[in-house]
Formats: sequence, structure tokens, C-alpha cells
Amino acid sequence: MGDVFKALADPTRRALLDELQDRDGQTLFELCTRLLHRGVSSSRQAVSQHLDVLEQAGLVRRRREGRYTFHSLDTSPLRAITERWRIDPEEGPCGSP
Amino acid sequence: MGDVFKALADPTRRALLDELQDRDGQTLFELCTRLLHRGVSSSRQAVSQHLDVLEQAGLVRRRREGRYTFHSLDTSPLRAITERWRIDPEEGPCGSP
DNA sequence: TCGACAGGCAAGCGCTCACTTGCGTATGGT
DNA sequence: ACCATACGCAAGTGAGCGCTTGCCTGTCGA
Repeated sequence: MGDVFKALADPTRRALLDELQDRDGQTLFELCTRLLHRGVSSSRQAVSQHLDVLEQAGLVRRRREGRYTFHSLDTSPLRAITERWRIDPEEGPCGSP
Repeated sequence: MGDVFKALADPTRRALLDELQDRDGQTLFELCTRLLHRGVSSSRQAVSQHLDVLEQAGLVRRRREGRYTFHSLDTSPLRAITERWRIDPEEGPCGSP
């Protein structure tokens, strides 16, 4: 549980999740180069360690294929947040009293 | 934005939010004693600093009254989480294709 | 087969974080 | 007036975090 929040506490890791949501199944170098275009400058090893944290938090899944390692996003751990502290969905399109 | 996640990264702070959701408008000492009953042992100053972090993150509001300082919960910053990465509400009661 | 590519592993360094310690301030009961 | 209460402020300390550096393992193309 705490691992999820610790993972989300870093701006680079949040940018990685944004990037994976934009395009799923990217490799390490793809993520590095696309982070650069976003203005986030991080070395390969740094990004790799960030992905380790995200994987341990259950937010990212790794799939090894040949010499490539593809990463995919998994937002299911975030659902526990909305269930712990009641978050009113701001009376969204569901509201019908 | 990152302040919210950094605030949520600590288990003591999450326990404080739980406690405030259970009973709103508690003072520092009330929160300290009730944390003890939950098994979370923290000094007064430690809890005060945690509340500082939560206040800076916008998750807790302070209201000074005489020599008491009451704390109230505000979950609105958490809504940004659900809006950033689409979190399916597990096909809640809203689903009607 | 050889070299370039994609990635993993681990130690070291600077910085932040959580906590403690000590003192100061203001309120309220008696 | 006096003292206990409720709380704030600030410096110091130990542990964890993010990043770098260096080296090693597989994998694919020419």
C-alpha cells in the first residue's frame, strides 16, 4: 500500500506513468528518449531504477522478449486510494438523485 | 501535486487521515492519543510536523480557537489522482451501456 | 564470429526526510 | 498573579532516497 504512494511521490516516476498511458509497451530507451522530449532529463540507470520501484508497487509490468523489455501500465493499485478515503466524483455524469 | 503524494507516502500520515475521517475536528493531543490506541506511537512534535505536511498538501485544514487547534480533513486534492490516470471504478453502479 | 545494442547489478555519494531535543508563546483555570 | 495546558519554532541526528559510476550479461545483425 505505502509502496504505491512512495512510487507516485517522484515526479519522474509520474512522468513515466503518463508516458506509458500515452503509449503502452515501451522499452527502456524509448522511455528515456521520450522523457527527454518532455523536458525530463534522466540517465538510463536512473530510469531503470524508477521502473523497478514502479514494478514493485504493482503499477508497471515487465515483459521480456529477446533483448527488449517492454513495460505496460497497471492502474489497478490506484483504485485502493479512492476506496480508502471516500472521494466524491464531483457529481459526475452518474448523478441522478 | 507532488506534495499530495509525498504526504501520502508516510504510514503515520495516512493513519492521521484515517483518524480525521473517523472523527473530524480533532486537536493535536486527541490525534496523538488516538494514534496510540491504533498502535502508532509518535511524539507530539512528530505528529505536529506530519500535520504541517498534510496542511501544505491541502489535505488538512487548521482552525485555531483559543488554545486549541482543530484539524479537519479535505479529500479534494485526491480527486486529481483519479482524473490524471483513468481509473475504472470497477464498473460501479454507474455502468449502463 | 565479432561487435554494437539493450539491459542488469552493485557500490558510493549527496541530499532529503522523519524524528528527537530544547526552548519559547499564548491561553485558561483557580 | 500563578501555573498547567496546548501548541509552535528551530537546530541536530540517523536512515532512506535518487542518482551516478563502473562493470557484466545476453541478444541480434553483418
